[in-house]
Amino acid sequence: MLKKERQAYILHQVNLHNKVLSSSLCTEINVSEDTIRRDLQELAEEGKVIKVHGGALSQSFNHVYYPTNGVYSQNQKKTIANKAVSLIKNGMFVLTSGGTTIIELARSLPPHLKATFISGSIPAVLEYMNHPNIEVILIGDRISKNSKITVGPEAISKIKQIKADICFLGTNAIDAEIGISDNDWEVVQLKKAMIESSKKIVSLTIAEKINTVQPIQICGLSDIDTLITELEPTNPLLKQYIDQGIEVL
Amino acid sequence: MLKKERQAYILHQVNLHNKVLSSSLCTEINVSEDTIRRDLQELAEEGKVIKVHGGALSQSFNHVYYPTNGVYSQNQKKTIANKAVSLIKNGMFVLTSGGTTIIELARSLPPHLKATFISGSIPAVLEYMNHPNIEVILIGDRISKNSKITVGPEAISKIKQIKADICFLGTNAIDAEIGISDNDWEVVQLKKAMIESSKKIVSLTIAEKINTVQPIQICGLSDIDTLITELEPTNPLLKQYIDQGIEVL
DNA sequence: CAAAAATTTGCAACTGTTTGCAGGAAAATG
DNA sequence: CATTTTCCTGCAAACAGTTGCAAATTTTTG
Repeated sequence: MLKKERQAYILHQVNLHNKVLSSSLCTEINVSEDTIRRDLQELAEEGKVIKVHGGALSQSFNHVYYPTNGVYSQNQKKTIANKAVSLIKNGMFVLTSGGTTIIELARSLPPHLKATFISGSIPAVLEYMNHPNIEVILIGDRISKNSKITVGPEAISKIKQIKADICFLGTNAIDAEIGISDNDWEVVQLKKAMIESSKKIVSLTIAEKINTVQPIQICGLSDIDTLITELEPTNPLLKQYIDQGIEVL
Repeated sequence: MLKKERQAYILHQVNLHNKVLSSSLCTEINVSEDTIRRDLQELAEEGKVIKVHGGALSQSFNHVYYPTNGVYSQNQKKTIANKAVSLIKNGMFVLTSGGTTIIELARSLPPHLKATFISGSIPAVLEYMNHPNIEVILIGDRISKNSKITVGPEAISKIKQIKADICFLGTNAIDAEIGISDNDWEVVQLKKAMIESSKKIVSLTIAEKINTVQPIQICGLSDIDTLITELEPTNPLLKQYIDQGIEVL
């Protein structure tokens, strides 16, 4: 790999994720950490990245608005949310999971949209409530404080009574072989129920979560209809999903 | 997580909430408290936060008074809330309605209290969630946007499945003859169910609502065990309630 | 085309940073 | 005033960065 090529790749990664670790770059492109460091140093001198101990941050880092839970990928999530919103039509029943991407979706709903949103996510429901034309159904049960959603058998049984038109899942890990997975048992149960209760399943996934796996499987890839990321659908990362018949936006 | 990244997150949290606790940050981002302290110290040296014992405050803290909702009756509600809190013991199941007085109650809960709170009020639940030892059960159903609580048959049927130790009702109208009344049909149905589902009924009422009547009756005076106002129990306004066997605090 | 020069890369020894931990001091709490 | 919580200090381990150097690669030049 040529030096210029490598630096272009690094720069792309930085802009995509807002940060890079020297250590992971060096295994990714199979050069020594010294080389990566020298590259980052050059890019920093050119003002293209901000060098920090352990890696580098994107220029926009300082301006990036932090959502409530410590992820700094707000802009990517806005992109995802806007694509997702385009799938929602007037009169639809929409089921949504929890997660910051879903909150971004809630904030991006056009004011004229008339639809019914069903969710157990407290922050999402707070956003839905601000919209004049949206009817909100809250799924009740015990509140899981760290994910800020209701979880438990009551929630699951309520979800199973529903047949929604579309379901948006904020996804923490997606893989072409394994499908969607997560690390929270209760969340997994809930999402499984949501998938059963919806005609169309849409996974909202930021690019860094693509081709990653978590301990507990939620569903296979074939259960998903649509995958939305902040990337262009032409991005090679997404090719295998398109090949498996997933609609990619 | 990179150091810079961590500090940016901390800074964001400080600006968002006007304060942070070292202890909660360290579980949130999963580093030792020493690291958090060092970060806060650095941010303080850069003048970005104000370091205090136990955490840090935002720069703007000096200008921001305690978040009042611009309600004149805030202090009266605080008084009521404090009296109400004294009735809650460890291990209790507590049912609460909606309303600003209940939110004040939620904010006044002592941090050591271990109890289970059941409510359909979104703002109240948000407050309960901040408490470390409180288990929160959310009653689900359609959200009524103006009262910010869940209303409807599902909510009522869930409440009827419960037998709580104590029930706190934020009351808009109380009268010695009529009892408690309200002007929102759905809220009335809900409160009726709550009264049926609790061993002890406590009405939280600011003094100006005493001896007033609203169109729809919730229950007679005999259904209430305790009446809490911001007044001294010796106040003559309250005499007739004491005479009818209501505990007045 | 081949030799020289310049650049790039990886390695190794060394230096600097970051982090968590153990203890004792200080502050807050009841 | 005793207990709990938070803070500070020094220290060691893990990690990241620097420097000099030599091998490999590319570019330049005779």
